[in-house]
Amino acid sequence: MGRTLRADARRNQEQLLAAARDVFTERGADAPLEEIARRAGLGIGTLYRRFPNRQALLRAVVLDALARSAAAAAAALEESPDAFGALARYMHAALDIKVAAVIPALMDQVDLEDPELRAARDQATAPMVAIIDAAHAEESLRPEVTFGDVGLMIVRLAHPLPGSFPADLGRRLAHRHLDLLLAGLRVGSPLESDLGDAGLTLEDLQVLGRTR
Amino acid sequence: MGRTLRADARRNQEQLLAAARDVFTERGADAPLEEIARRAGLGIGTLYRRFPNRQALLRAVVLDALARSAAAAAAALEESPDAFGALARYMHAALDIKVAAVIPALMDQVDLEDPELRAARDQATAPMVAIIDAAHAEESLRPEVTFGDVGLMIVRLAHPLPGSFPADLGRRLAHRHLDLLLAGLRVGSPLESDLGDAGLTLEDLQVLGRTR
DNA sequence: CATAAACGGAGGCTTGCCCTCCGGATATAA
DNA sequence: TTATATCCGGAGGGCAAGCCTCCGTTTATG
Repeated sequence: MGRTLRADARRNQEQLLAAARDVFTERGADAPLEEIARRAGLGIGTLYRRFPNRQALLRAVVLDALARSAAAAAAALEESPDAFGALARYMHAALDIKVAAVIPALMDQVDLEDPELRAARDQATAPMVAIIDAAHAEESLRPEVTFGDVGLMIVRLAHPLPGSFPADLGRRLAHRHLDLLLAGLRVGSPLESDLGDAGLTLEDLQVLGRTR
Repeated sequence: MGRTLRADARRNQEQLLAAARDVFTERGADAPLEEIARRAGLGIGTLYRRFPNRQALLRAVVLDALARSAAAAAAALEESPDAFGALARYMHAALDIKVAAVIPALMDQVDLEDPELRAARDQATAPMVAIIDAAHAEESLRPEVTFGDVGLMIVRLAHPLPGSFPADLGRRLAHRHLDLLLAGLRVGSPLESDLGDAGLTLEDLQVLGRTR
């Protein structure tokens, strides 16, 4: 059939996806596939059977990451009493999901004509935009702060630090730094100087920053 | 002799150093040396004559970066009326110098027994510590914020964003995000939740984070 | 227990990078 | 201007890493 995967096969596929997410996050989109297999505890042959080439694996990781991000944003929006709280909650979630670290590195290795991918992207960005708009409306989020700022800051924070910190320490540091950053995003926190004009919209981000 | 380098040779050496700083920043300590030579507009042979191996080049880049950082920190401390201003000024300078992006990736590829290197490191960290201490004393810098926080945040901000942004835009974004972050570092800016215990001291940083 | 499904990893192949070496170019002093 | 020490460039042999296929072995499942 192809419809029903054998139980072990399905389990392995998920392990591959998780390992790929980690490894791509750490080493970029051209990380060795053999390391992904190794980290998933599987042979390289298994990886290639499930994902016939790098492109396919990349695509699967991106789709998965976008879906998780969309869910996290929607949940944050729904379960937070105030919009700024939703923003904070979403950004923290995005760090743990490792969404942001994967997306950008992979975005330009992936076929943007692919309708499924476009749809996933749109479904992920919509609730983010909603959160940011709401926070602006609420006048809790500094008005100069754009979608691009939020997105790129997540990218920065999600990127692993160089050197070898214990894994959990790295994670805690990212959340800590995010908390400090969030304090600066609030209306009223004291800015040293004005922010200039580098704030990028969602559209800017989709147009700029593509490698090809 | 050995003392006097021919004029063109000296010029080329500096171009190599600058190119190395850029390339190591972008691609890490194992970046291809041939790209460094190419970007310096020189042949690979020239690079190898000046720096007999990767280690030597790395060492030169790190020494240079540490010296620049030390100078920037000292200048910031001296020329700013208040300590928080000095902190802000130093951090912005560190971004442009690309110090922070190079140091950590290189630190663990480099021989820490080398006394010249230890000295350079100490001379670079001392004025940073002075700035941070002064800002704490002034009660303008949030007391929980440590040396490790400042250092690692510079690392985060100095790291190039994925995708291809125009070079200058990337730079402006980093400074923009630093400004927002600085607002969050000020005493009094509204924190979402407490920061936990992941603040690293200078000593922590020197012990942890080394790969070998 | 039979067999379809899935696994693992050896190995041939390609690619990219390292680093040396030496013929040619260039600066500098006389 | 010329002689010569100094410096440059990049071709190329060698090596290591990663890609991906292929097939003998193992495992789930009815």
